[in-house]
Amino acid sequence: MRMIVKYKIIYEQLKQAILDGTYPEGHLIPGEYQLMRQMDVSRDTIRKAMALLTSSGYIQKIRGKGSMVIAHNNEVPLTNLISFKELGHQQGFKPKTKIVEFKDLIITDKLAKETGFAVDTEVWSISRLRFIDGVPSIIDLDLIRKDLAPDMTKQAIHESLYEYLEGELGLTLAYSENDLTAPLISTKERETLELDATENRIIQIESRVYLNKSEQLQYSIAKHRPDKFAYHEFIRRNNHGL
Amino acid sequence: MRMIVKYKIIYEQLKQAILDGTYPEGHLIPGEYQLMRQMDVSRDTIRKAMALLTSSGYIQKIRGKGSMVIAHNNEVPLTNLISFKELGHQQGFKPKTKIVEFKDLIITDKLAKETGFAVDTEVWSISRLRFIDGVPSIIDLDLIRKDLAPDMTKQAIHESLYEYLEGELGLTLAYSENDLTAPLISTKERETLELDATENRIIQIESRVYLNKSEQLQYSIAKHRPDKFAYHEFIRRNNHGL
DNA sequence: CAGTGGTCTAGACCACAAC
DNA sequence: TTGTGGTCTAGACCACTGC
Repeated sequence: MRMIVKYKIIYEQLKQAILDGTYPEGHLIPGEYQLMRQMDVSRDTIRKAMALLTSSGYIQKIRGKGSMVIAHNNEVPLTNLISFKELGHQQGFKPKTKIVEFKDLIITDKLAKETGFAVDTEVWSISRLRFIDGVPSIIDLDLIRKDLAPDMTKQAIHESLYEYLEGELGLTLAYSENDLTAPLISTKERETLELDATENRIIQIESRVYLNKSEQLQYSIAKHRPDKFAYHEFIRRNNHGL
Repeated sequence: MRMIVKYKIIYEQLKQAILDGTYPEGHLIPGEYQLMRQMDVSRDTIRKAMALLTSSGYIQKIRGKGSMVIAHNNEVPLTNLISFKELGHQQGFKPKTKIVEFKDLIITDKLAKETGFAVDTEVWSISRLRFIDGVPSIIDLDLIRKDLAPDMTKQAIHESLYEYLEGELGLTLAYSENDLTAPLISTKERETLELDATENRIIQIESRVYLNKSEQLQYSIAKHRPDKFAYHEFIRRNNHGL
């Protein structure tokens, strides 16, 4: 049902061509008019596809010249919805995940304030421990609206939560708000992450994810072992290619 | 010369109306057809303005209903190009800045690898120390292409580097790549940031900023006192309102 | 049903880069 | 001058929401 949209198809095609190396980094992709004739669509449709390539960090438009392919990092989605990159490990980086707890609960007054959910909302509660290089590196807690994702199974969670929500359930994630801080570590966290006494802080990422209708779908909090923490982000600072 | 563009003007108007409270959070702004007649422009122009509002995190479009105003955080730009927010201090948060060193230098082989600049590039080198609540909290080093920003003065730096580059020089920032890590602290850094012996790490943000023509303008590295570190980000996860 | 945003089209003119 | 991307227009049809 989704992806029957022309500009998204063209976007995927061009994206593939860039990843394949058909259009190498630093080179120009075909111009808008050329693609328009080639694909037999209107220029606006081509421009929409290009806007996606631009905001995804594949190309950079240059007026008068063309659209240049820029460096792209093979990002590894970790912590579900935050795009991560293990700096020391270029390829084949596959973290192991252990599900510590999987239950449902109802949001209390206290939790409501912390998570952003309304009181009495029913949510799934998923605690996970993630390993990098065999070392326990991330403590994850996810709360997810039960009515929006009723068929959550352990299986689905073991894979990518992100893919499950967008792929299987057909939910469209609209935006998220993330807060990064470095609070003091607790005794329990120190034990779980096998940290010695010289470490006194963890890197904490709190995240709230919203759907298209402006409803909150998820709250999550991830606590990272500082020596395994690496976060990469690509930020556009202009019109995203309008 | 800039801002003579219709959709940007409309964007600014609507943005102001949202900030003013004319369109409160959770409410719908006028529809596309209504704005189109009101402003006497084409629908496409309205949609472009709305796309900006969407990617800036002011509204969320909902098909069949309208465009809803969503919660917006008054972000404080710190570290020039990274958008910050002091979580504990809602309003009037104004950090003090001390310029430690200001000189020009030429990129060596070693620096080239680290910063992304080509060898022999001439850059400004600016070392700063930033204070939050009177506490030295961030050590900043910025390297900026000298040929692109030749008239850099101490004055300009004391204010906002960001505003200087975009406003005065008319440069258009295209995108940036940021890497966050938590490396071990050095003795010198511990002294500068007045950290006691229980702290063993700093939060480090490396950033490379590129212009429209895909040229690198800036490299910067910021080292944060962990107890003063707070980073907030808004991330769109869909089409940005195409 | 009427109203909203989402997609697509065809055409025009402008601003900029390269030759 | 030619080709590129940037802006703007007017109109069409579709998909969804709410009454």
